[in-house]
Formats: sequence, structure tokens, C-alpha cells
Amino acid sequence: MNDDLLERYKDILSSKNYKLTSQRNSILQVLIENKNRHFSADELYKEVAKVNPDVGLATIYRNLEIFCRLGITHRLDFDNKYKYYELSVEGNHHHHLICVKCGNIIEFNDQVLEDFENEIEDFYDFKIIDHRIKFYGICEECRKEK
Amino acid sequence: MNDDLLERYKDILSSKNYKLTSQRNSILQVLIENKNRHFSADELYKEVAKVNPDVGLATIYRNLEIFCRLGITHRLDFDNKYKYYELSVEGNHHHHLICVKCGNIIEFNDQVLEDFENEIEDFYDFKIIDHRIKFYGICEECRKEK
DNA sequence: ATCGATGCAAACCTTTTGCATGCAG
DNA sequence: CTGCATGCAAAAGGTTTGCATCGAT
Repeated sequence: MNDDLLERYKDILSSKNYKLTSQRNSILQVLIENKNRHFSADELYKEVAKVNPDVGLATIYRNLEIFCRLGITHRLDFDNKYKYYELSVEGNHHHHLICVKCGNIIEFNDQVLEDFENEIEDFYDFKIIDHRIKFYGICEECRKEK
Repeated sequence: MNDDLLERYKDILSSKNYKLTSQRNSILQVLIENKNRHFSADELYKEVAKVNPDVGLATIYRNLEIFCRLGITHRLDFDNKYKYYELSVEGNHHHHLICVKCGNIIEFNDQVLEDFENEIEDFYDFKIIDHRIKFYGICEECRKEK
């Protein structure tokens, strides 16, 4: 299953004439092994280094940019100074609950929102192709503390 | 109405022992006059300069930080390198439709989502206090073009 | 053999911070 | 007066870029 994914991404790259370098392979590998995790560029850099130390940070950035453009990954903005990236795996669409106390981020899936989206599309004449939702609040742990 | 707002924000500042400087006044004034617009720090800096040239960029940053902490403003993250700020005016809660072609950002109001929020609160045991939603898509204009 | 991909380090640019001065309370 | 607020310029720090080299095709 993971191998299938890897092959699919490699196909996408080849079909767009991007070379299959060992660096790209390692980056994809790490992303796939952590399907439901999001990485800052630096976090990914360090994680990739464990598998393949010959990958520079600039290469991470350059490839994340390409991967996002090809739809392999997408970028997330939380409210800190980093940008985060995660694999765009279908059936893994999820959003984030951000605790304003401890900063912890909980992921959750949603199948709802379809009706809501349709309403908006009609009203604003805007064809929606994706959405990101962030809920801010206080997590279970932090509510216990006080 | 705008004056009421200004007074309210000044009260908040005073009550927290923040001084009412001419810089803070000018920044609030510009934000209030542009209630439903979001600014990057630099955009706000330039806009404030038209009214009061004696406001440095560092002051903009320092005060936006304070305003956000006091709930006067909140910060938005789109997918570029800037952070954006806008006034938190009740009854003006809105979200953003981001066109992936032209980058234009349309604001929209929502009263819905309450049910959805409650569901999430129960399931994840997470007390939600705010949310941000971004929809990506293609706007009317851009759909016409092709 | 070619030309895109990479590593390294420097450049970039937004945001933050140190410090002397200014001004609200 | 006192101490927070500000301006300026420098520093920080995440991201991008230039350039020589490497390596996939």
C-alpha cells in the first residue's frame, strides 16, 4: 500500500519530467511513512537525514514546492512562524484543532461540510475545490489542569 | 459607531494599563476605518503613515501583538509569507474564499457551523472558542476567462 | 553528454529585539 | 517624575537563490 503510493508519486514526477533522484525518493519515503503527520521544512529535513544524510535543507524546500504544485503535498499555516507540509492522500482529508493553551494540534476527519460548501458556491459564485478549517480551543488535558 | 468602537478599544487598553499613545490611536483609527479589510504589518504601516507619519514599523508589530492578545485584533495566515491582521468586530465574523488562480480573497459571513462545532466538541472533548475557515477555489472572474 | 538536481553558503525579507530617548499618567 | 512606549538600526531566523558540481536519463 505504501509502496503503491510511492510508485504513484514517482509516476507523477516522471510524467512531468522530474528526475527520480535519491533525495526525492527519501523525502517521499519519509512523508509516506508519516502519512497523517505534518512537518515543517526543518522537521522533515531532520527526519529525512536519518534515512539519507545526503539531503540538504534547500533540497527539502525546493522539492516541497514542486510536490505542492503537483498536488502530492499541500501546505498548512498555523499561527507560528513555520509553514507545514503534509501528504495529500485521498481518504485522509482532515482538519486541525489547535489548543490555544498548550499549542497541541489534534487532527480530525470530516465528511460533513458538503452542504455548507454547496451553499457558499451558489451564493458567491465561487467553485470550491478544497478547504482548510482550523478550530481554536482548549484541549482535554488543559481543561483538566485548571 | 466608529467612535464608539474606538472608545471601547481605548477602554480595554486603559484597563490593562496600556498607555494611550498617539501611535496606538492612529493604528486603531486606521483599523476601524477599514473594519472588513485585513492588513499585513507593512500594509498597515503604510496606511497609518498617511495619517500619522510618526509611527515606526516596529511599533506596528509591537502593538498588533498586544491587540491580538487583548482580542482587539486577530491574525490570519494565508499561504504567502506575510501574516495578516484584522479587527475582531462582533457581528463581523467571516471567513475567506481564496482563488487559487488570481489569489483574490473574498470574504464571507457564516452563521452556520454551530451544529458542526458541537459535534466536534463532543467527539474530541475539545472546547472550541474560535474557528477559521479557508475555502480554496476558482472565482467567478477566473472561471469566465478560460 | 546533457541539463536538471543538489549542496553549500550567501542573500533575502519579514519579524523581533536592544538601547537611548520620548511622553503618558 | 517614573516607567512604559517608541524609533532606529541591528539581529534573528525561516526561506530563497547563485553557482559550481553531481548524476539521472
